[in-house]
Amino acid sequence: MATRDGTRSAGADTPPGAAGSRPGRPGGRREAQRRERLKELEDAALRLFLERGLDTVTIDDITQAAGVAKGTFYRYFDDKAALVDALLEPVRRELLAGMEACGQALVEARDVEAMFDAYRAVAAVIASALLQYPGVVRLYLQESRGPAAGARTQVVELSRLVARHAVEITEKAHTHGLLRPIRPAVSGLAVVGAVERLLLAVLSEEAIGNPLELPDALTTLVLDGLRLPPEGSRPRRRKLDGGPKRP
Amino acid sequence: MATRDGTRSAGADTPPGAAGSRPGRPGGRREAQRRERLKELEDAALRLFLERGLDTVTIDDITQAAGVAKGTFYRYFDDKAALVDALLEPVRRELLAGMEACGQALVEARDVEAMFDAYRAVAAVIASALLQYPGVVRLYLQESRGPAAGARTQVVELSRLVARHAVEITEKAHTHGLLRPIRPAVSGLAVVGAVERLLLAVLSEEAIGNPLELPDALTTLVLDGLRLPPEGSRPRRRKLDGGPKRP
DNA sequence: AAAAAGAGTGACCAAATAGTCATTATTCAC
DNA sequence: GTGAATAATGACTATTTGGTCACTCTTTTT
Repeated sequence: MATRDGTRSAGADTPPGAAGSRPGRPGGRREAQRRERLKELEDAALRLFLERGLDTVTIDDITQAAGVAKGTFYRYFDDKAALVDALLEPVRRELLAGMEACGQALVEARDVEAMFDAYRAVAAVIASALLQYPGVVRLYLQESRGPAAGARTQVVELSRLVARHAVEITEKAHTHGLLRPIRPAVSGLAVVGAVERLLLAVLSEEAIGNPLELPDALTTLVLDGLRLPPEGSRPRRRKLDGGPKRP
Repeated sequence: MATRDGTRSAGADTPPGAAGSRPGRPGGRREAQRRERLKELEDAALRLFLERGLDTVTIDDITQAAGVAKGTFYRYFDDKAALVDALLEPVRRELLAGMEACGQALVEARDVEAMFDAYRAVAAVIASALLQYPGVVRLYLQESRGPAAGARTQVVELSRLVARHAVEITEKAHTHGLLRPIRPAVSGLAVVGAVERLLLAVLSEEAIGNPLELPDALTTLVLDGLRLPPEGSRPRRRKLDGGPKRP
């Protein structure tokens, strides 16, 4: 791996028309290249994290995979934990915003349909995060249950936030008397567990059928359970409209 | 990684005659001390694994915590993966046996009550494993979602077995037409996810109320869902008896 | 064009790590 | 008790790792 003649093997692609171009305005070249390096580092790291786990991936692995020198890493991140935190950031923001919105909607909900809508809104947020940052979501799913130490701290922290919000949301639904008398700490966590397990299956490409059917199936499961109701005991639940297709 | 003798996961797997010599006398001093060392090593390792994660715990850490020299470790295990495998062994055996029994019971089930009983039997198996090996179960929960590499391989493998059995069990329940038309791969995994998340909460001492109420709550959740049924639309489900069982 | 500022590099270091093995201690069979 | 068999030890080697820094290269400013 040592290139002693100074030429870089996998060098960062030289931008076209590099030499002698005019010094741009602030926010020009420097900024662009910086973002590019950052993305290279993050992408390489994420890929390695998913392949081999947070703890076993070294800084050397990351920089080598990203095609930069080791010192460069420390120009962008304090350490591995900081990189993980940066990776997590957009997903965390989106997720928390979505869950808070859901809590708010639930506070105002007065009937089952409104409750339904709130859950569906959260599902949409999750789906959005999934589509935008599938790798990060998978990283969260893979690492969130380990001990909160080192690089994993932030992932576990996010997991705790998710759990707390889920319980709060369930509590709010409870205050409307819409749910069975089960402790929100129990039912909320159960739902989180079910959702996370299914997400992991989708992202790990376990055979699970059409992912687009998941929200519908999950909603049925959560709200109405697994058992087939006795014939005609209750009107058939209306078909859920198209699912997460909303742009 | 050189294994001089061909023994695979040495140590726990083969208490008698590990190194191809004559079996130690059962009940002899050697045997007793061997078991004691083994337990010291496993206990220390498990504690460290739970505190800091599989990957970050070193052999030095383990031997130091167990109060033995480093070389001793390699007399009992080929490497860290073998130790994890040994830790997992009893839980894996109990779990698989329980799930297979449940599958069998479900094949023969002809009504909801029998199905109920099958689920309850699995719950009993899980509870038993929980009481006997809480640390190992927690290790499983913490590590089972990471990449299947190195010391984590066996944990992930067990997780896959659990998932497969859960789906199979759900498929069998389906053949009786007892369940809503949701793909077993979906509903089975959802139940596994819910159960595992609740177990983690209990073992991590998250505030979740009385653990003894869990099976009841979980069964209600799984079978009947979260939504409160409209008044009088269906007879109130009988209280689940957690302890006393009908002969 | 030249200087200043910023970014990238990789050799280097000290600490840690998996696994080995000659030596010492303990237990067993007699 | 005695010698053989087995177990335990921990110093040792090989390699790896996180992090630094003097230096070079690139971009921006003057």
